[in-house]
Amino acid sequence: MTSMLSKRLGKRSLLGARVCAPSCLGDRVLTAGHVATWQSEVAGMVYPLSIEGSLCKGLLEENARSFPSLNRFKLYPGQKVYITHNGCECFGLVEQHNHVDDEVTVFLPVQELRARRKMEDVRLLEMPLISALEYNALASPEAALRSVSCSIEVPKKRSDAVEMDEMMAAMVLTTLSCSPLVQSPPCTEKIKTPQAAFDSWKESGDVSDSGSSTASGHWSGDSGISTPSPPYTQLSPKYSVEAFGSLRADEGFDTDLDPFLVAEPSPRKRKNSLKVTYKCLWPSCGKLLRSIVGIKRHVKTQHLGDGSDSNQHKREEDFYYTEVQVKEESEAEPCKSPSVITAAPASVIQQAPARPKVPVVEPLPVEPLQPGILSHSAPGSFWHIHKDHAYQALPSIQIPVSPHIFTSISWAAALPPALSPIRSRSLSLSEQEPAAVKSQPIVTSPPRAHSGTRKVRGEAKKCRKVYGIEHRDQWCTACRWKKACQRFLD
DNA sequence: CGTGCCGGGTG
DNA sequence: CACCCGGCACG
Repeated sequence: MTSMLSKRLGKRSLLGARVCAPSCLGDRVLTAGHVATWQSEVAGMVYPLSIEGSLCKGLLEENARSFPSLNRFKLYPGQKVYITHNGCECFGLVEQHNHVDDEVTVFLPVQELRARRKMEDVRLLEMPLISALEYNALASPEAALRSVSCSIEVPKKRSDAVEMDEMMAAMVLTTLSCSPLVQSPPCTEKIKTPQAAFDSWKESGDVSDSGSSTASGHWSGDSGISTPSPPYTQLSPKYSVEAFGSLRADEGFDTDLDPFLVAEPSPRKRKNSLKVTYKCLWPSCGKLLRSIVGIKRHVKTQHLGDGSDSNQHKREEDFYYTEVQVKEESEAEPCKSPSVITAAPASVIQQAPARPKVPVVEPLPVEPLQPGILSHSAPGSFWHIHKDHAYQALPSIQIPVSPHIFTSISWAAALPPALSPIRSRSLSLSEQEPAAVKSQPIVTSPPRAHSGTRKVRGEAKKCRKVYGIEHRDQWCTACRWKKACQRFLD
């Protein structure tokens, strides 16, 4: 029983899961906490929530599960939130929450700009800051649990002086490297002086605490966001008014705790004064333009053929450019690639599975500017984590970006098609993709003709090989279901 | 024979 | 849908 329980724990249990919840201390006061224990009840599972060391109200399982999502919540104007902008965790104030399309207009004071985000891309807490220590801890779910709990309890004991120091430290850390879970490009925002940073932090610190004097709990809670957490999907209406969460958790720890996954994103490099440019990804083109409009026009006219094309073309240009950030001084020579960061989709797919525990830090792939609809697949938006099921998520990659997302870089498209596992795979599997037909003349005998419909066995290691049957719970979902492995694509 | 995964089943 | 598994093909 116990062993069974612990087995299941990794996958489903909320134990230790970090949540953001209405505090018992007052209305609309959000506090970071974690699920301390659960107990069965006739009505279902109840998750008493341990927040700031004290116990908060219990939650019905379904509510608890969906707790952290902001879906279906109404954000009120002025509410402080975090979004990922240019790959950076940015603090912002809600200007408007449009419930119809479930989008939130957020004003980013630091960047002095306004951004629209899908509700699901808005967080009430900052993304976790994963230190090396925690990183190691993440290798084992249990350890992760511990670290999570610890990080939550710290705040209530510390003195103001300590608090200050930790905040500073956190700020420094934050400035040096953002959460590895957020694959992100250098931030456009300038690195501030510590004091300034602290100030702005302080300001944002109030965000989820609504100015409560017990606010100190907020930031330490940030550090342990990755927990072996259950799937968080949607909020049940019951708590929708008060219970917010920012956790982007996912379908079981096999993904978000997966050493591979943690290793993939590498710490963000910050550089001062970066300029955003848009680069044409058309083979052997690489034209750089300053504006989205420009690059779109370029792609459309130069590569896609101008004609007032079908809807498909209308969106297709999105796939052929990417945002790059060019260091200001080298801007004259944008081709100097060291400072050019492009979306590197491949990293999302497990490309280097051979060394699970080695936190190799590689040049950072960047998330698309506006995660938008692609957010499910965008590295920075917890693609795996949000929806572990690459197996299921796969098709969505080809879904055209919705019209109102103006910057959408398909990271799958950022690679040459042949190099993109997702693309090539889906091409070979899917019925017909017009673009493919266009670019690849139909040959009399299809490549796959040699044997039936069955997919050729891949060379790559699979979850079973890597983790072994005893760690089946760490396999990718597809493997668990005896489907084609999506973690170690061929 | 082990493994990958398709196709089909269950709740 | 999410999840499981029989059974087949491949190496």
